[in-house]
Parts: sequence; C-alpha cells; structure tokens
Amino acid sequence: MAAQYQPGEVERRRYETWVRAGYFKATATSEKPPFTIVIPPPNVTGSLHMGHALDHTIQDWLTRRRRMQGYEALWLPGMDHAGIATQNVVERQLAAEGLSRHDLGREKFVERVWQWKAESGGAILGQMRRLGDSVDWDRERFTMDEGLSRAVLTIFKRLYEDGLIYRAERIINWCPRCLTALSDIEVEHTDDEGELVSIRYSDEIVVATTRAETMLGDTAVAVHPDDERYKHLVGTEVELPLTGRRIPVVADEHVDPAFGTGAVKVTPAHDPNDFEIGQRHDLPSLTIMDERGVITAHGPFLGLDRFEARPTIVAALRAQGLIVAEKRPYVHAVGHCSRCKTTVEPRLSLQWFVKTEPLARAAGDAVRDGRVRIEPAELAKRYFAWVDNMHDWCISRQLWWGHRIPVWYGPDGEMICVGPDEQVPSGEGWRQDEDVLDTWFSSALWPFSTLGWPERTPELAKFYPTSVLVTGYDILFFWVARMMMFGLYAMDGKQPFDIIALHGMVRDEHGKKMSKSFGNVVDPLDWIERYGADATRFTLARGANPGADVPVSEDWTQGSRNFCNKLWNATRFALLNGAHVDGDLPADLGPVDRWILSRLQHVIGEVDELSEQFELAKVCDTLYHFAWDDVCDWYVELAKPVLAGGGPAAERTKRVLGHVLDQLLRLLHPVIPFVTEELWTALTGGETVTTAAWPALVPSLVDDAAEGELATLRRVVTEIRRFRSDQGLRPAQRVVARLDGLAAAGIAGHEPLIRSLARLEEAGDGFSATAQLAVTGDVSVALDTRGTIDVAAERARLEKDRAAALKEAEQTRAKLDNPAFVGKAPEPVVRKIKDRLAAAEADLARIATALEALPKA
RNA sequence: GGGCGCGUAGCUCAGCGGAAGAGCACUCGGCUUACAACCGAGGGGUCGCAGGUUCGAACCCUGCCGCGCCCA
Repeated sequence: MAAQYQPGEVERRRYETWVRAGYFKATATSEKPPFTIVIPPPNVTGSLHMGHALDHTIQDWLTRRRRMQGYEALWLPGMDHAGIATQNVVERQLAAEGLSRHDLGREKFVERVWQWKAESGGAILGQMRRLGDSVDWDRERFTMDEGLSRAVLTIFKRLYEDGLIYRAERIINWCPRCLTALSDIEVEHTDDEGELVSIRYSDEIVVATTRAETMLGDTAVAVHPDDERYKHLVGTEVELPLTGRRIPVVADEHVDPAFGTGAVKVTPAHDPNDFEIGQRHDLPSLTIMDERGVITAHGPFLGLDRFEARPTIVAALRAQGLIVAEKRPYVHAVGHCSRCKTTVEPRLSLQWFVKTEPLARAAGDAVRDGRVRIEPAELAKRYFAWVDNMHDWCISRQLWWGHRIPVWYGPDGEMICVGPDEQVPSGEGWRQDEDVLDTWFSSALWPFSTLGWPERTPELAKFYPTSVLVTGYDILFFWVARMMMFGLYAMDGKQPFDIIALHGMVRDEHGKKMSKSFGNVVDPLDWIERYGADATRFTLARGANPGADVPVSEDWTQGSRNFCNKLWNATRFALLNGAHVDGDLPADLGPVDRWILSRLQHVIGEVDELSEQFELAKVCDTLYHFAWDDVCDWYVELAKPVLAGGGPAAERTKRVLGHVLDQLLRLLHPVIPFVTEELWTALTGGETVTTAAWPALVPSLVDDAAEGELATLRRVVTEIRRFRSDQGLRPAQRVVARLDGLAAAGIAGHEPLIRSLARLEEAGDGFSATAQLAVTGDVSVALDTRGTIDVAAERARLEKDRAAALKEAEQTRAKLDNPAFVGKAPEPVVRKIKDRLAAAEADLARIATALEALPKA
C-alpha cells in the first residue's frame, strides 16, 4: 500500500465495479423490508452543483446505511424535462443559426429538443457517478418518458372530472420575454429601485402608482367605504387624464385608507388586486398591453414598450400639471421571471388552473395528523403557512416543450378532456389546446409515476409510500407541497413519503450565498478531482445539520482529505502488523482491548440514534473523533508495544484491531464509500462493504471499568507530556523516572505502556529525582531530568493549575453554602457538586505540596 | 407590512436549565519505524445588549439592537 491515499484511481475503478455487480439494484419481489428514496429530479439541462452534491450525499448516506441494515434499498434516479429552461437552451441554439422555433414549427421543434437531450442532456448523470451515488440505474426515469406522460394524462383527466382543474380568465404572472404564463413560485421578488408618482385625477382625488403606464387601463378609482374624506365621492365619476374616459369612484373594503392618499387607481386587466376589485364591482377589464409588454391602447402611446411608456406618460401628465409628487428612487418589490429575470407583467389571460383548496388541506392534514413527519420539526410551521394559504395553481404554459394539455375544442364550442387510451375526437374543426403543462405538474407525480403508476405494478406495491424525501427547504413549497397534494389525491390518501428531511443551502466559508456575481461558486467536480469524492462528501456531510445552511471551504475539504488519508494509514499499519477479522473475538482480553471495544459500542449506539434523527453532521463528528482520537491516537499507539512484544497478547490485539477497523469502516461507508470500500476489502478479504452487515451494538462489550482505567491512564500520560513540553524536553529525550501510586489508581498493569508513551526510562540504582510530579490524587512521578529543571516554567505551570482548582473550589463551595441550592436542587446534582469540591480541594493540596517542593527562586 | 429564524473562541458552527465545545486558523516543540495530508503540548470566549423567571440561565420569558430567509 502507498503511504498516501490516491482517490482518483480508486474511485474510477470502484464505481464501475459496484454498478456491474448490481449492488444498487432493488427488486420488488424481495422479502426484505423496503426503503425508498426518489431523487429530486435534476433538470435535464443542469450540471452538478454543490447543492446537488449535498442533497445526494445525504440521500446516498441514508440509502447505503439502510442497504447494509438489510433493507431492500431503492434510490431511484431520473431527470426533469424542465420546460422553460430546456426550451430556452434549444431556442438559443436555433438563434445562433438565425432561426426561431416558429421557423421549424411545433413538431420539428420538439423533435429538435429530443435530439438535444440525446446528445447533450443529462450531463449530471455522469457527474452523479463521480460522487458515488448508489442509485439503481436500471430504473432511471424522465418526466417526459412514456410511462410518466401516461401518468400525467391520467391524473389530469381525473382532476378535470372531479372539477379540480378548470379554465378561466385570470390575472397571471406573465413573462414578456418567454411569452408564457408563470406560476407564483416561478416569480422571484427583489427590491428594485423604481418610482412612485402621484397623479391628480380630480380636484379631490390623487392616486399614487409605481407603474404609471397602467393608468391607461384604469376603469375605476377605489376608496375605503369608511373613509370620511371620500364618502361623498363614492358613486360619482372622474375623468381619467390623457384618455378623457369617465370612470367611477367605488368603495371597497380592501383599500388601505392609511396608504398614500387613501385612493387607489383600479386597473383590472393589469393587477391582481385590481382584478379582484373589478370583479366585486363589475368593472370592465381594459387590456392596454400586448404579450410583449407593448402598449396597445389607441392614442399617442400606441406601440411603446412598457418601460418607454412609463416616463412618456409621466411627462405628458406633468405637462398638464397633473403630477403632484414624484419619489425617485422608490424601492419596492418587483417580480422577475425565475428563468430569464425579465420583469414579470401581471396579465389578464385565459389559463388552466388547479383548484388547490381541497388538495392543499389534505396536504396540510397529512403532516398535522402525523402521517408525514417534517425534519427538522421547526420547518413544519413554514409548510403550514404555505399549504394553508395556497392560491390556485396556474398550470398552463405557452411553450412547446412539455406535456400538452389533453383538452380538445370542438367546432361548436365543445371542450373534451382526453384521457389515456381514449379516442381523440375526429372530424372537422377539432383542435387540441396549444399549451403545455407546468413542469412541476409532472414532477408532483414523481414518487409514484416513477414506480409505474397508474398501473398497479409490484414496484408501486413494494416501494410506495417512499420512505424519505430529502431536499432543500427552498423547494418545500415548489415541489414538496405539490407532491403531497397529488400523492394523497392519486394514491387514495396514501402519502408520497413518510418523512420529509430538509437541509439548507450550501454556502461559502463565510456563510455567504454562492453566486456567480460574488465569484464564490465552487464546482464540486473540481474538489472531487483534487481531493476525492469522499473528501468532498465528508465536508458537506460534516456541515449538514438538519434544516441548516452548510458552509464549505477548501481548507475543510483538505481536512476531510486528510481524514481519509488517516484511515488509509491506520489500516495500512494494521495490515502490516497482522491485524485480521478471522474467528470470534478472544475471550480473555486486556483492559486496552476491552476499552476500545467498549468505546466502539457507544459509537455504534450514538451513530444509530443520530442517524434516525438525520443528524448527519453529528454522525460525522462522532466517527471522526472516534477514528482519529480513540483509535489512531490512543489505541494504535497503545497497541504498538503489545504487537512488538509478540505472543498471545499480540495475537489478541491483532484480532481486536482488525475488528475495530472493520466496524469503523462499515460505519463510515455510507458517508465516504470509496476509501472505506478499498480499505475494508483489503482488511477483511470480503467482496464488498456496500452490502456488508451494519454494525450492531453488543451490550456485553460495554465495559465501564476498562473505560475508567483508560481514562486514568490517558490523564497520567498527558500530564507527564505536559510537564515535558513545559520543561522544553525534546520529545526524543528519554527521561529516567519512578512511577508511584499506580496500584492505588488501579493502573499498575499499565506501567510499561505509560513508560512507552511518555518516554520514561526505568529508575535504576542511585536514582535521584530532580522533579516531583503529582498527577492525580494517587499517582505521582519522580523524574531525573539530568540537570536542573526550569523552576520558573514549573512554577508557572503549577500556578496555572492552582488558579483553575481554586476557581473550581470557590464555585462549588458557593453553591453548597447556599441553603436554597442544597434544599431545592435534586440530590444527584448536589452530590456531583460535592464530589467536584472534594476533587478540587485534593488538587489544591497536591499542588501546594509540589510548589513547596520547588527550589526557591 | 406579515411570518419564520439567527447573533457562542479570529472564521464557520455544535451545545438549548445543572462544570463553556468542535473543525479550521494561531503559538511552541518534534522527520517517535502507519500517516509531516503527521505527532506532542498550548493560548484564545463578561455565550449581541438590558431586564425578568429560577436554588441555578448561553439555554426559558419580555424588550431593544444587528443580520438573514420566506411571503405580500
């Protein structure tokens, strides 16, 4: 074995072996209990970023652990067709050829998208292999494949017949660049600098607006019914400037009398709130802008773009003396298309909607009544806030790439929804709806459409409901809530997953969001290349506290790489020294072996408990410290003299060392699969750790006595090392010393180990101590440092210890002197404080003696 | 404007009612035959501020200050 772990070669070799061997395959006919995760399908246009790397690390960890625990573990991969994003990519390609999609026509364009997918789509799938994702590749799905398309048609038809899908003219978010409707969640709000202008509509009415151009479409002015200032005007009319149209003044509860002048302009065709007011007061809706945001209202502004029209109209009003006030810049929230960042325009148009109220109520109830658990539980509040206030979902998109709405319109105004296997209406004048469905419509079906629904497949029976959904809190609403709605609806009230495990966003080492404009984006493939997939995964895993953001930095990844190397070298040492895993553990073990086995049991217990709570960061921390501190720094060091000594003791330690590493590598495998596989197979001769049994806690191996003994031993060694360090003694310099009181401390048998670790020689005849070290109440060490000791350094060390002991004694004594404490605190707490005081007083006495023994300065 | 959350060591974060912790960074000393991607030792925090509850508060409550996110 090389002295350093080389991840690149190992990772390439191992992953392909795993896939070829079929370790990641799950079968529906298995007798084992199922464990299922469906991957949040990445966009077909996407490539692996840190967010995926985190998400996948968590899912792979859960899946691999369950697989080792004997579950039929299925992690199902796939991709999303990503309507707008994909169409944009292909349209850009066409644009480079001087073509638009309209030049090709719908059919040819869609063909072209499929061709693009075949050639360039799904780069992320190859990158997932680099990360080590243990997905069942045989079950890869795509939201536009045949089976999933059938699922889309099936549920559309069912919702349609249940009256939960309807077509209506509504104000929707419209992207004037993509030329399509957007759902609420496809709109990103940012605080932008705009303007707030106040316009005089009459002697008594002034209105304020950030979108002055919309005034051309005003059909009323609204005031609050109780507003004394305007009561007398309700029912009258004012003349709308620039147009000469007369519009009514209406009273509406939803007007905020405290905002601005208390009077608002009403533009039903271009503002969602105004649309509502318009509905309540039976106002006409006047569309004054086309789908590209160009003014269509007749007059001097016809043909102007909305952003040209705004200042032009303000100027015209100003010329007439109708501008009362102008505030610029005026910072306010503006919606942008999440795909192209174009400012969204509220637009009145005919679209398809899902009536979410009953579906969302069921989605909320499933969490409320405990069928679905959200981890961490605090985030359930956000979930409820969303599902309990959900607007109807606009599902039609004016795109070509996606599931086409299965509705046909007849020559006489008929409207037919065509389900799967149903005849498309034939005859003159029938035509299908031009629009496609929102991409999230098909992703909402993902947990069951990927398992074969609407067919009653064995997969569906075995693997649904899925066990855990792992995703970032940012798409709790986008996607999770929708899967809940459709899952409960389609699967007769059966939830799509039992647990929703949420994680945060990956951030840079200062906790800042990764973004191109900051220039702090890290490509996970870069780290995988330079430090290995395991190091990259471990860095993310180590930061993955439930629901919290995960900062990462290259420094920490180096640390993770170092950890992998540490495991490599520990195993290398073990193999060089004959460690093995054959046969039962020996019965007659010494305290050191019993100690490490006992520690291992605690670690197994902790890892299991933390894992069930999705505490990945703490799992990593536990294993990191056990591996590095207990196993490498202490157990291996303690084993060295034993192994060198040979005989039965060495044989026993070879077996224990083999066992501990075997178990440790299994425990680490779900997080860092590659290096553990390489080491475990080398250590055990086994075929693979991916399907090896998960470690079980053996209560009979828990040994408090051995743990106590080793704690004392470690304290003694550390104290002597501290003395040596403070005295400036070279690490290599051996010091003659006599150890007293080991028997009283119960560690008499460990004298050789202590001497070995603290580099002390036996005291022979004529030994005379130049320094006396009181380590614990029982143990003291007499050393001949072959010369005068550094009295000042030793005094400083002792004074420091004394100060600490003094503080401890004062604090504990103060508590015990307080009758309220002794009277009210529980007995074990009081006893603990008493013990602490006694220990502190013993330390003080010991230190005082040592100080007195020092030569006077 | 409404809601949620966060302010703990230089940095990033655990801890969430009974002794202030980790990783990285830092200081000192070391090539001790697994590992210098290492080993040994060490320094560093009135736990945002002010009140309150409690025998006891980083932890619970109230207010304030400063950040962040989601929704209008």
